[in-house]
Amino acid sequence: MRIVTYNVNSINARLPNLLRWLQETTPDVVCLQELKAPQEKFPEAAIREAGYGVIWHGQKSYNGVGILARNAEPTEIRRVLPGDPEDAHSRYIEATVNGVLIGCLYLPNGNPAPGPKFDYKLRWLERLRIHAAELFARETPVVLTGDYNVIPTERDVYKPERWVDDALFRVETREAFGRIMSQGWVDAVRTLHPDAQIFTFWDYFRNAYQRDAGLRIDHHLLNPAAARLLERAGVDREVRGWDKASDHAPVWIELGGSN
DNA sequence: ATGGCTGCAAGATGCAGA
Repeated sequence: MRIVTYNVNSINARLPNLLRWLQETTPDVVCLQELKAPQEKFPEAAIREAGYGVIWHGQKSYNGVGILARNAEPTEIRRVLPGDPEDAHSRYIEATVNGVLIGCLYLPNGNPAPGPKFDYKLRWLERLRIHAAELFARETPVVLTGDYNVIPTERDVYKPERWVDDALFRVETREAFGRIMSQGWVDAVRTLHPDAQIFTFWDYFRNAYQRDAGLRIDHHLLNPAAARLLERAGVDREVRGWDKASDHAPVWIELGGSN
């Protein structure tokens, strides 16, 4: 079972790329972030014609998340991260697919820091910690995946000293992320590739992709039942080099077992 | 330190992204 997280940076601007990538790699589950489309503007027909069941939570202009399942319908559990009834951003959606619980998240960027946006990011991380604790305890596989907008360590950024004051790499951010990890979650990509330099995002400026000036900010977190099934993990980094590409690349894991 | 690029909602430019 191949599960992928992909920040598409506009589902409609990226639709040709997305369909090509679906056809070439046939993932089983795809978690999308930054749909940048209101609920009614999601290209549902094209996704279904490609062979995928889908649920999504859109929003005008910004944010938006969705879960695709090949030859299956995701069973929705929730479309809001608990803990703040005032939060109107579409940043979380959760479903089960073939017995695996999938949490698809788009964590706030948080820049500029410090400031209200950074405060929102830290509150969101704390809400995620509380919800993650409940998910972690399940005896069935749980994959908490998405665009975390967190650079976990110095090896996950091309030039750490340039990012120390950025909301993605500030000490408060890494510590909040660390509190979630300390529940026992397995960072799938880093666990299988402990020494590799792996990036999942390259910004549009300064030929960042050509220079490989990237960040690793899209992550798959696995609970013990999921970690036991983990077989492979990687990044479809060539997709970042396609014409009209998102600034993120798809990040995938493969779980073994009956699926 | 700044700006470089991209998409959205606009119908010019400002916001947001990371």
